[in-house]
Amino acid sequence: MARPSHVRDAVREVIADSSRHDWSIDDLTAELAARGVAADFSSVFRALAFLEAEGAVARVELGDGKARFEPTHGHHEHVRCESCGAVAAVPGCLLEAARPEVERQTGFSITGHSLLFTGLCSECAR
Amino acid sequence: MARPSHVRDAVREVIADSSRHDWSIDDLTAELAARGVAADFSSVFRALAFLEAEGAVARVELGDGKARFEPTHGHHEHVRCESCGAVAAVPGCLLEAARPEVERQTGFSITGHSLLFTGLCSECAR
DNA sequence: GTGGGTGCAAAACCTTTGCATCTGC
DNA sequence: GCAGATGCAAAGGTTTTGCACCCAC
Repeated sequence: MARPSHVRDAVREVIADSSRHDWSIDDLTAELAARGVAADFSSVFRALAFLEAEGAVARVELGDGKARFEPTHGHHEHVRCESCGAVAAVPGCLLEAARPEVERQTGFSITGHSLLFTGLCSECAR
Repeated sequence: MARPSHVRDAVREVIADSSRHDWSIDDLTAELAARGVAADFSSVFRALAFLEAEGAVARVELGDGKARFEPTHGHHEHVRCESCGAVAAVPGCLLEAARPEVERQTGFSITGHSLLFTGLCSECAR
């Protein structure tokens, strides 16, 4: 039964504590190592799957072909620079308000969304 | 120079003609075959890259780990059923209106966006 | 002793790229 | 002959899975 899972605990803590919204599995593995927690890529992967099912973290699509995760409680939208790949947060959530209308139009029961803006960051725009 | 490219032409036609917004490379290859156009996966891939650069088609993220494409002129948002994977369209674009505010908040120059709702389709919700 | 948690390594999946070939021009 | 278009196959990069081992209960 409930046996200690240091990898899972560490992953949960790292994600929850940070304001980062673009943790890749590699990033997490590296961060754990930096904190002195040796964890295998696959263990982090499984921890993430567990936490996602648990609802503590959410998978976000950043369009770079890698799975990325953010804490559920810190949900917000993202902007990604087409040129350098920098990701910034868009405060607030524009979409909750749109949900009822979308449900009416599609007949789906909406449980979430993933929004990604693309553009050029101020550096690259120059 | 401008030499005929039946694969490219066929891909362009298939995507432009259809109202589908979730063409994967495999889907396209199969559809071409059904139309009597033998095309290799990589040829379709290259055709898509060309058309994307040309601006005729756009890559959309549907969160299933596969590259999917839609005609540029038919842009709209999507809803994907978490249970069966069905994808439906959300008419209209809720986000153009939000662009100025997002640009102000982030300093990015916004050029596009990708929005995906997740939920349960009416079938799966039962 | 049992069952879950881990590490290691192999398997799967897609997307990309290289290369040789073929075909209009 | 040249440049662009293709097919085939191999390379890459990530995510998943299988297995054996180990430890808390």
